[in-house]
Amino acid sequence: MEHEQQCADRDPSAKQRLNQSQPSVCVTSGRSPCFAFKREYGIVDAHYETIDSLEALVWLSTMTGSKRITIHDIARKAGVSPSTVSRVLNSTTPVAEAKRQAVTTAIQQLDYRPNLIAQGLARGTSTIIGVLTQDIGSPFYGELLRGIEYGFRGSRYHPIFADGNWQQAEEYNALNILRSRQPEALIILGGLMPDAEMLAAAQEFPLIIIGRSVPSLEEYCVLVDNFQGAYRATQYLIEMGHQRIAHITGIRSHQDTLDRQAGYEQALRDANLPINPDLIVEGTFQEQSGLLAVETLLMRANPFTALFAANDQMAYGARLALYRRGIRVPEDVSLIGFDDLPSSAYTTPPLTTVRQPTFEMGMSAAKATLNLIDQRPWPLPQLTPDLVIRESTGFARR
Amino acid sequence: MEHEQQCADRDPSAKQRLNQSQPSVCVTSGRSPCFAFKREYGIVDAHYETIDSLEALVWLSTMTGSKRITIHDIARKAGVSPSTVSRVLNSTTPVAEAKRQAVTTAIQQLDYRPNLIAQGLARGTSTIIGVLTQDIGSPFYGELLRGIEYGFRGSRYHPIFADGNWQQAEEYNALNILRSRQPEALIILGGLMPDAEMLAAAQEFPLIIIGRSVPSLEEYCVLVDNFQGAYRATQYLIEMGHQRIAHITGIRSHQDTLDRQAGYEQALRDANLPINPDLIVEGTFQEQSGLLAVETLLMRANPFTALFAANDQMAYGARLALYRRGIRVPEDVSLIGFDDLPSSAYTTPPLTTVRQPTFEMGMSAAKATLNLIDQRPWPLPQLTPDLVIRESTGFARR
DNA sequence: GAGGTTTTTGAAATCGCTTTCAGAAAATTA
DNA sequence: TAATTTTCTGAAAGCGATTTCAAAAACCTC
Repeated sequence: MEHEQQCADRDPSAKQRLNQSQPSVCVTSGRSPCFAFKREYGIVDAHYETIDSLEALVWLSTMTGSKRITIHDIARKAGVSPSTVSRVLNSTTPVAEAKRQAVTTAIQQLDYRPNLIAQGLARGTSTIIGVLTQDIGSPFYGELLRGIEYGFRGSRYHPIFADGNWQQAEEYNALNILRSRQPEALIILGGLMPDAEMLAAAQEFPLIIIGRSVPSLEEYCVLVDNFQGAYRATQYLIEMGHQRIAHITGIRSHQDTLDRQAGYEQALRDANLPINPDLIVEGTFQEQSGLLAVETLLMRANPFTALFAANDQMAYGARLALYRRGIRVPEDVSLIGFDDLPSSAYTTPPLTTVRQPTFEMGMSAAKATLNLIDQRPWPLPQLTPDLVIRESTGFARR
Repeated sequence: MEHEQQCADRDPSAKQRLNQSQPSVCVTSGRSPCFAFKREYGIVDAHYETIDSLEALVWLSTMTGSKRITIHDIARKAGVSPSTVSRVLNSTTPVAEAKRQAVTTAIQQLDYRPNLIAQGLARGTSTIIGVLTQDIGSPFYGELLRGIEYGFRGSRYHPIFADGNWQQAEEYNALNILRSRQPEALIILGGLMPDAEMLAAAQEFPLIIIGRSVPSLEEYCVLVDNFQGAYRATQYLIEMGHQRIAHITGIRSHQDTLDRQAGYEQALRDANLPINPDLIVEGTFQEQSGLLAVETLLMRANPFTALFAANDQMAYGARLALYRRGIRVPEDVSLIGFDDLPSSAYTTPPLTTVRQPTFEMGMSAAKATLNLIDQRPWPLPQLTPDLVIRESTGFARR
């Protein structure tokens, strides 16, 4: 009734007509009848007086498609039982050719599409994969999601996303949202959740983790060796003759940050170069922090000829700060990032960076998830970070 | 049985044990029992001989959480009927305080979470909103998705995405995928689908359209005035003294492209400047095409002092092409984009561009959808494109 | 054509929750 | 205290599929 009320509110004259004799038109079964009603009313109205309530109702629903057709409708139309329809739908059991035909045509004529929700309940499978993200919208995650999306193409599974926003509370919340949708598996992208929680989640669902290594869950983790990537980047700078190499780290609480910094330091150590705390600044993985970091670095007046940012976004910010100060890249300072975002090939100059095969990571996570669900082995590819040498790096000024 | 088979395959000895006496352990109710089984088997095995089949089953499920607890479990534990549990859950009908308490504690103790699928079936509401995207992963869409995500926060609705990949066939497919999940409303982002299809979809679902204007569905469209944005951008360049302004268009088949080009041309016309086809090049909205476009432009040897790219990504590419040729921005050529992607503030130089309030668009689309579902008015904000003047534009060389 | 198999088929139970309906309990009134 | 109301509560009927089970049909064999 509330529906009726609200609906009528939008059109007082409709309300009157409604109250006259057909109070139920607006409350027909199915979804948002009012919405459809509102749009369709004019048409219905034309025939209003000539048809009786039930007919109007049926007709209205036909018109608006608001009455979902079910397996029973098909069964009736094809003159078989619902079970049989189900059988031709899923080809679980052979069905006599004649009936199968009848069913098939009925399905086409009525444009029937099984209700996945009902299916889910009956089969106990939701065909939903929960994906816990931290920042849909960031270019890095965007690629990952693309990969995941792609990996599920053609399967009957569908990913649904919930975002943790890099905040633990929201992350738990997101996880619960996903949980309540009865996903058949979970993909978790990084995040701040303690390892214990991850283990708990792994008890509950088949679980694949991207971009993070959880002890005793290693075989379910898709990641790139951050240490190695950072090591290579730094090593490359050293090979180019750089000795004073600054580093903008990510957020302290992320494992990535720690690993990348460790790689950076190890490369320095292996080259017998000092690790100078003055050349290390903490960032937040965002552009702005890269800019600020360079300001800080410059203020410290501790000269450097190369700069390794823990991700591309910060490298962008750093690049801008350098530009503002008239410091040329790569002539005065070599700049190197991490991730290889799609747009890094188009910065000026194009950014040398450590490539993470982001799309592939997402895709193979999806594939692995499918395997996991089906109890098959779930080989995860050996992904290595590649150094992509472009034009933001050069030989050190002698 | 198939499950049992597969499961056993992974561990032949388990298979034997299984066949001995507890053939049903692996086929318990609930989700992916085998998966849990696989991990837990060792433990179960230890107690294997000492407990009887049923106990083992129950215990196993407790351990692995594979047996979902239902409203009945709660009812039993609290000594009430399922109906009552449902009532306290949804507070649809008052329930005696004592019982309500009992139920609440039972819920907590068993960590019960209602099954949204069952709920959906019973209530006939999926609490799912289908979102048809064209390119999750692109920075522009990323922001939009963020906004949508945000707009649904706190509501009981959850967006699910399906991607059309800028291809009509895939778009239809994506729409069908969404359809089968029984969404309660649809949000469509742009796309190639003919208007007629959109109208059909609107019959079927409450529908909000982002970034595209569909005749007779205008009141459901969230968009920014592309014409006006482009006009302003061009006008600004003219005000800065530019007379020879090149334009990189988007894909011909997109309405955005047409509108932006129209705005560009109108501004020229209004300033009594000629529209020179030689200064107009078609792009694809991607970086690479911006780069190519500049090459083309330069080849045509028709000088220009300013360049308006139909989106930021192409502006990035253009910027790089210019850089390669040693053409300075903004000293030699002023560059202006469209969209104001998050990273456009960090290019070198920071890009002057026409800002689309992308996040807000997504958010208000989500809010509008919510209103639509609840039969309330769905005010859509009046969004105007703003010119964001940064450092890629300057006065024309005289 | 009887007897035995193998296929097909429909009825009915089920999935987990909501919701109607009618009876039970409690509260109110007389 | 009996008669009425009002408030709570449980049984049962869905929601739209799937799946088990047993009966019906069709097919073989001898």
